[in-house]
Amino acid sequence: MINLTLKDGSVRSVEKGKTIYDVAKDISGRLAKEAVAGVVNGKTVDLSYILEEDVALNILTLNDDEGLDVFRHTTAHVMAMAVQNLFPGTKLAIGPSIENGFYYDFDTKHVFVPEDLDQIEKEMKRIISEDLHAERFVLNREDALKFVNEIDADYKVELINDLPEGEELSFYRHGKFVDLCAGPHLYGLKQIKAFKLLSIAGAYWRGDSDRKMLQRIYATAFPKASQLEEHLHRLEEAKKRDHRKLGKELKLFSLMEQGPGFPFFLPKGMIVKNKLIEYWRDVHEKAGYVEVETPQILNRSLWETSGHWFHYAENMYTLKIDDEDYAIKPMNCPGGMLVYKTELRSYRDFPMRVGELGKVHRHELSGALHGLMRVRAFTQDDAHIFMLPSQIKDEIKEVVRVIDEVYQTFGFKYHIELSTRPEKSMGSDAEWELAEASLQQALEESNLAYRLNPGDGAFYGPKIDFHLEDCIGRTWQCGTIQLDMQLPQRFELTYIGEDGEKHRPVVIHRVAFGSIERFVGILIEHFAGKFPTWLSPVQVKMITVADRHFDYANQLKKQFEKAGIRVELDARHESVGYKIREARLERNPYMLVIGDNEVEKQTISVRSRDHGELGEMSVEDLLAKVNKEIEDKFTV
RNA sequence: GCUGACGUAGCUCAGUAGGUAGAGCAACGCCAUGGUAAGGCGUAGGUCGUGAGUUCAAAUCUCAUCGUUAGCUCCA
Repeated sequence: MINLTLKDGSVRSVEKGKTIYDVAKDISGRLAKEAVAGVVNGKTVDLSYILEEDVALNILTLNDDEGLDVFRHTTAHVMAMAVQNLFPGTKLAIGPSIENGFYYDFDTKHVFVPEDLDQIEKEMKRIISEDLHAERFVLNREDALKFVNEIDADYKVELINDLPEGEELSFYRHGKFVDLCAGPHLYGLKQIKAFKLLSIAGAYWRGDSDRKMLQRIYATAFPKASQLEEHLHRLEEAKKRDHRKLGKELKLFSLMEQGPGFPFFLPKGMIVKNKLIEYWRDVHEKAGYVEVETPQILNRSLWETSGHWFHYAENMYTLKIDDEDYAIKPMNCPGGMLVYKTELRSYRDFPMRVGELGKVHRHELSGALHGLMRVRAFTQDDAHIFMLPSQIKDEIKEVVRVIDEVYQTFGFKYHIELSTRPEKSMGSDAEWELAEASLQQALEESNLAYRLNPGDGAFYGPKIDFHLEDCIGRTWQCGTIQLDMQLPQRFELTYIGEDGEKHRPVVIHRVAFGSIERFVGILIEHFAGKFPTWLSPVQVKMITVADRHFDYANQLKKQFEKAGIRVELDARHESVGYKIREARLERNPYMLVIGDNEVEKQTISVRSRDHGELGEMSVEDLLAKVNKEIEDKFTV
C-alpha cells in the first residue's frame, strides 16, 4: 500500500501500482468521468500514470484551467490527426492550447480553404467516435530522432534537437497517429464533445519572420456544448460591436484607400475625440501639467541626436526640404527635449510636467493596420516629466494615480506590466539597472501588482504598461510610463542644483490614453456605440410627429442648444416609426417625440436609451438630468 | 512585410460551363401628417479597385498592382 496526499490535504491509502484513473474512480464515478489528468508532486501527468510510491496527488478535471488545457491540447491532436488523414503528407509543427481554444500549425502543399474546416470537423468526429485511447511512450534522443525521421516529421526533429539534454522525449499515439508531445493527454477521446474550427491563418515557424510560413488552423473547444455555444455567441457579439462597423454606421470616422492607416474623423467622431481631449486637459491641468506643442516636421540632425534616425529609420516618414533631410515626427520626445532647453532650469522647477497632444506618424507594416486600433497617424496624449532622481518614485506614483483616474472614468479594469531591457538598446548596464530598479520600486511601494515582461522595454529605457480590460474581457495596451536615461544625455539636458552646479535631470515619458484614436476605437467597442452622455455626439434627439409640431420643437431645440446640450431635430416628412427607428440605431442617450400632446401641455415625453420610457417631464427637468450626467461623466 | 481570403451603385450584398450588370436600404421627387424599431408610388445612380494579357467577347480566366481582411511578425 502507498499513501496519497490529496488536494484537500487528506491522505488516502491505495494499492501500489494503481493508475490515477483507478484512484479517481475509487473516489467517485463523477470524478472519474470529469478527470483529465493528474498532478503528481507538482508534475502534470496522464491519468494512466502508475502510482508506485507515496506522493502528493491532485486530479485535474475539466473545471481546472490546467485540465481544460489538457482537454484542448488533446483536441488539437485529434485535429492534426484528421488533417493528416484527409491530406496525407501534411507535416506537423506545433499545436498548443490557447485561451478559449487551440491551434495547430501545418506544413502541407494543400492550401486550406474554409470548406476544408467542415470536412476536418467531420473527420474529427469520426475519430472521436472510435474512442481511441492515448498511448504514451518515451524514447531516448537517438531513437526519438530516428523515429521522427522515419515518419518524416522535419519540424519535430528540430524540436527534439532544441530540447535540453536530459529532458524526457515522450510521444503520444492515438491509433495510427503519433506526435512528439510532453503531454499529458486525455485518456480517452470520448470526453471531447464540443469544438469548432474557426479560421485559417499564416504563421511563421517558431514565430520567426525569417523562417517558413506555415498554415495555422484556429479552433475552440469546451467540455460542454452549451459553453461552446456561449463562446460562439460572445464572438458574434464582439463582431457586432466592432468599432470599424460601428464607426461607419454611426458616422464617426472613415478609412479610405487614399490614406491607408490615416483615419478621417467625421463630425460625430470629432466630437468624441474633442470631448476626450477636453477631459484630458482638465485632468492634467489639475494634476499640475502644462501643455506645449512641438513641430510636425523636424530636421535630420535632431533625429540623429535622439537616435531615432538610426534606431527607428524603417518606421519614419522622411522628406527633403531645400536639399536637407527632415522627418515627420514619430514621437514627441525629441521636440520635448528642445522645449526643455529653451531656458536654464533649476531644481526648484521640478518635477516639471510638460504635456503634449502630439500627432505622430509611423510607417507601420501594411499587414498590421487595423481600424483605429493600429494606424499610421495618431495623437499621443504625451507628457514629459523632468525631475531629480530622488523624485522618481513619488512622481511615478502620481502618474499612476492620474492614469488610474482616467481609466476609472470609463469603467475600465486594467493590469500592469513592467518591461525590461531589450536586445536592441542604448546605454550602459549600470544605467539600465538603475532605471529598471526605480520603476520596480515605485510599483512595489505603490502596492501595485504587476507582471514582468523581460526584454520588452523601449530601446532607451524600461517601461510600465497599462493594459485595459474592456467589458467583454479583451485587453488593450494603452497607458505607458517610460523612464528615459538616454535622451537627457543625448540632448545634454541640465539643471542647476541646490549646490549651484549643473546636473542631469531624469526624464519620464508617459501617456494615459496612449493613442486618442485607438482609445476612441476601444470606447466604441466597450460601450457598443452607446457612449455615455458626456461623450455622445448627439445627446438629445428630437422627432416631430407632424409638420405642425415643428415650431414648438424648434423652440425647444434652441433652448437645449442655449444650455449647451448637443441636440438634433429630425423634422423630415417621414413616418414617426421610421424616424424613431433611425434615432434608436443612432444610440443617442435621449429621444424626444414631439406631437399634439406635448405642444398642448408644453412638455416633452422622453425616452432614455438605457432606461426606456421616462414619460412626460418638463424641459428643465431633462436639462438638469443631462447636465448632471455630463458633469458626473456618468457611465451606465 | 509574410501566408490565405476578399474588393460589383453611398451602405449591405446577389450575379462562374466567359455573351457588354441586379436587389434591398440610402439619395432625390410626388403622395400620405403619421405617436415609440422601416407608409406608398416613382426617378436617378455602377468604365464591376486599378493596369496589362488571353479571347470574336472578360465582373467572370491569367499576371501584376493597390486596398481591405484573418492571423504571423512588429507595436500606442
